[in-house]
Amino acid sequence: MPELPEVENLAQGLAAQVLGLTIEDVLCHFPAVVAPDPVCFAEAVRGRRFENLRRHGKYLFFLLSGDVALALHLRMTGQLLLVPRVQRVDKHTHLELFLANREMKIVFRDVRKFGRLKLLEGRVEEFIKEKKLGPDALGISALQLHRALRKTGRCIKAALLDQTVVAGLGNIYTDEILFREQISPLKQACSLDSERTASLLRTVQKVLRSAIRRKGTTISDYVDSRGEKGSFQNELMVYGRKGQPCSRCGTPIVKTRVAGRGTYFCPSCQCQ
DNA sequence: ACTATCCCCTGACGGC
DNA sequence: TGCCGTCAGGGGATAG
Repeated sequence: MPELPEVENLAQGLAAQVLGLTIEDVLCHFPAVVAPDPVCFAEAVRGRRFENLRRHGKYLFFLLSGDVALALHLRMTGQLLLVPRVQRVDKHTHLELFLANREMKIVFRDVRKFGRLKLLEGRVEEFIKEKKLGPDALGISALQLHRALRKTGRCIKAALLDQTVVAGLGNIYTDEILFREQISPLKQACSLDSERTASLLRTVQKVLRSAIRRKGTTISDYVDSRGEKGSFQNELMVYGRKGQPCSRCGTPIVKTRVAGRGTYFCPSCQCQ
């Protein structure tokens, strides 16, 4: 379940590994994984060099030579790996990008086939605008967040998961942030005043930066481009801890469903 | 316009 | 031992 820290960690690793390298050829095993289609995709990227990487929320953008840009979204189980060119691929590998002048290739694996690598028609900024993505969670200001929260009738968990409000938060980090901030996931988003919102945002950024330092959270599938797992799963205080005592007060952690997602919280510490 | 729900897809897991 | 239902959660599509 890659969220902002996992995508950031992947981006940092890839930047060191692939910038300056050229895509020699493309092999697609599952057509739906690329957009608009494998033929257009291959024609557009063949011979292009990786010039820059950029992340916004859970999206990773590859800026290639010739003003070509790609948008990657890992969704739940997607992985982008740099592996030896001769390595055999398994049934979950949907795309191979062979690199020129190197014995390596980039492969895209995704057990659940939800992830996508899209050739952009325009610039990255236009893509972000089309998707109506909000400011990145590490760049949003307290004022921006407060304005967005004020005008919704939804609960805080639903609002934080909404990528048009703030981009980058997913189910795991949202639960962890609300626990640390002692806010009920069911609290009305519009009921947070500007000071409470500022405090929430400090916790959002603290948790995300901490998770980046820990190289992400690996519960099942997440690995970086070298296949390395993260370790923030060892820092989780509520997610996946149903029935276990709250680290703050000892009350058993409760699991419910909020905004269509499994939601873990302490009913005692997060009662409002 | 805003919000809630369904759906995609596979693997893991629990009950019987 | 195997079959079946449920769950996992990104975001797009669709319904209300």
